[in-house]
Amino acid sequence: MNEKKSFYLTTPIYYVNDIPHIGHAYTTIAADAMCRYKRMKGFDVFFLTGTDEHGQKIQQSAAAKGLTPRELADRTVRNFQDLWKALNISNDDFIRTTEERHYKTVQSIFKKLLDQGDIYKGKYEGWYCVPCETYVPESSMGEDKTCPDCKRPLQMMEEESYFFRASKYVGQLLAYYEKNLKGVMPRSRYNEIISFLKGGVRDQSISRTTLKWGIPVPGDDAHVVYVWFDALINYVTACGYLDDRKKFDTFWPEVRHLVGKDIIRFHCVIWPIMLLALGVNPPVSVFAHGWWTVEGEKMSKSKGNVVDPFEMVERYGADPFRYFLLREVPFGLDGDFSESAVVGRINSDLANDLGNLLNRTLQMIDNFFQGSLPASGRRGEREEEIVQRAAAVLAEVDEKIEDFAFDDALKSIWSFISRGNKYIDETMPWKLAKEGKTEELSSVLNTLYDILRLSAMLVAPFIPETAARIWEQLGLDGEPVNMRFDGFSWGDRAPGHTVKKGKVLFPRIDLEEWKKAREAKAPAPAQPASEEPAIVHEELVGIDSFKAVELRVAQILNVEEIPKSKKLYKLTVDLGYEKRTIVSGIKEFFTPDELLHKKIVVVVNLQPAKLCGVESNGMLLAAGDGKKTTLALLTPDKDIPLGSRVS
RNA sequence: GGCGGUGUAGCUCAGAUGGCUAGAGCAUGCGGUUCAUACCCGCAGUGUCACUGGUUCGAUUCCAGUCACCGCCA
Repeated sequence: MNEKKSFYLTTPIYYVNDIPHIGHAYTTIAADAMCRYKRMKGFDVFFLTGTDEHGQKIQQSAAAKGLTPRELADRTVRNFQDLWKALNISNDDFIRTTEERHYKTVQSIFKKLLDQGDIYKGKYEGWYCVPCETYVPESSMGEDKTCPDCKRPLQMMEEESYFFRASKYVGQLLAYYEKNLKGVMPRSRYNEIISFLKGGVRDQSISRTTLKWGIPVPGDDAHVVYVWFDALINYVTACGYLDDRKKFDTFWPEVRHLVGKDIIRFHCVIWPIMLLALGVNPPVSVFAHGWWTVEGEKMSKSKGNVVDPFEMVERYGADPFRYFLLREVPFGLDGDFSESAVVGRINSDLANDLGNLLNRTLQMIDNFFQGSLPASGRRGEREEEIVQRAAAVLAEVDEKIEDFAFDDALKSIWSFISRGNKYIDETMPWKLAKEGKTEELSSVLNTLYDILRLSAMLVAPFIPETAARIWEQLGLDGEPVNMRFDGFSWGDRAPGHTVKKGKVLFPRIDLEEWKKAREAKAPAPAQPASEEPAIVHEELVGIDSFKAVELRVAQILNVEEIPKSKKLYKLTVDLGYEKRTIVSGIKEFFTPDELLHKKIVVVVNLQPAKLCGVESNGMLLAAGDGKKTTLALLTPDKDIPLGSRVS
């Protein structure tokens, strides 16, 4: 039988109405590194992430867009799924709270708790903040009854509600935590939760009659399960609570949750109590990580300084972004994100230390042995010390990872990489080559090769793409992320094995140029906090798909109204080599005079179509703000012959 | 207001049940080296270890108080 130890890790499920930002990326990247590491340690891993799709806000913003909540969710969930793809996230499942498996699980749990008397019907009244979907206690209300979080006015509400008897289990949970010092991490959060629990916990309202978009309470359709109660249950849904007992028994006893520090109350108080009520063990650990500020300031939509992870990946690459987030700051503390710090990490850690070690080693194997790995020979004192060092690093990394101390784990790994660079200086292989000490030389290069081979494995959980590139340049098959740490042994590569020196791993970023490029981009004025709309990204396309669209510069020669249409103009455009007619829906935004003689960009190879009885041969490009309040034509920024291709 | 935490090199932080010259990384200066991505290696630093008192042969580390900042709660 398979005796692998199991390991289950979750991220929070992200609210599908949000635009993914650095905070979402942070949690998920950390979870990914952890899971990849555990797989390489031989664990049977289940790694879950997903989206939270119910609630007032979704209902409202869907209504504003003329969509059903479900349609909105189907569109915006892609923002997250695309990001995880771009960041190389290796999740095993992706749960959406709108899935049938989840409805069934939530309803079944609700019914069970109702039947056993842990859920009862009562009445709830209080001051309610609609956008935040929470009742606000009078003591923390702002002046003139506003929400302390969003500052908007509160409404007095009274409704019938189901309550969860949380108060009953507080003692049991305290006892659990007293025995499990890592039940909440880091330690400061643990203390917070304990002192909170000692103050007692009220029964929790867990249903709403004021909204429709949620999971109906079984047997009482007037009520919908409150989003938080619904959302937390995702962790057991995906683990097979209802339909896969074997999976549940395998993974649930090893469950760990990663959360932002804002939601620990739910995860460390309400959720474990729900589990106790169900007769299921509370999480092994809930780890609350810190927040990122940006250039020393709190990140907020109104400041317009929200870090877009897609942009960071595009600018610096997924691996450097991953590396930075995990290395820069202890996982439990707040940290500051700045691009200059990212560049610093890239240059000093990734380029100088790791990249250059690979480069110089492979160069020497090329120079002195024509790219063929020399034999290992007898280990000297130095080599023995390095082998021992490696064992110590493996042990230390394991210990640090266990405590979610990714920064310390990486420091330890880099101390090993530095040892490699120092080893080159100590042995001076070029000198050995000149003096004809071939045996010693081959031993040194063989050792260096193995330092790199082990380093690739060590960094693989954190920067998987880079690890794979190192692996390839070392001429190895497979991928380091699929290797096992306990399968590594020194000097077991057959001599004569060919290395394939390739492109530099991380080109150094020239600070002067970087600054210039940055200043050129800088004057992006802080965009005012636009409430809406959530950006919806299209699927990624290859360059070929883009090239298939033929764009050319044209000039508008004539504008005619189409009497039957409020929106359409019939335009005659000159492509230089031909003139053609296109019909365009821009009448609401421009008068004919505004358009005449404008140089624009036209899609030339669009299938012809008849609009209001007029055949259109192409379309022009314009940018809209999504609210249909304004439209801007795309025009070339300097004079260029008509018919020029846009690419 | 209550509970808890933090305050150490220019920057980010480690650290000691109290005792040899208080540490790391980055940044700075100098030296070495040339296999390498002007990279790597070595050396050098600077610190009233927040402030004031107390315990002690001895405290930056323990205790009390003060100030500053942070977290949770009310």
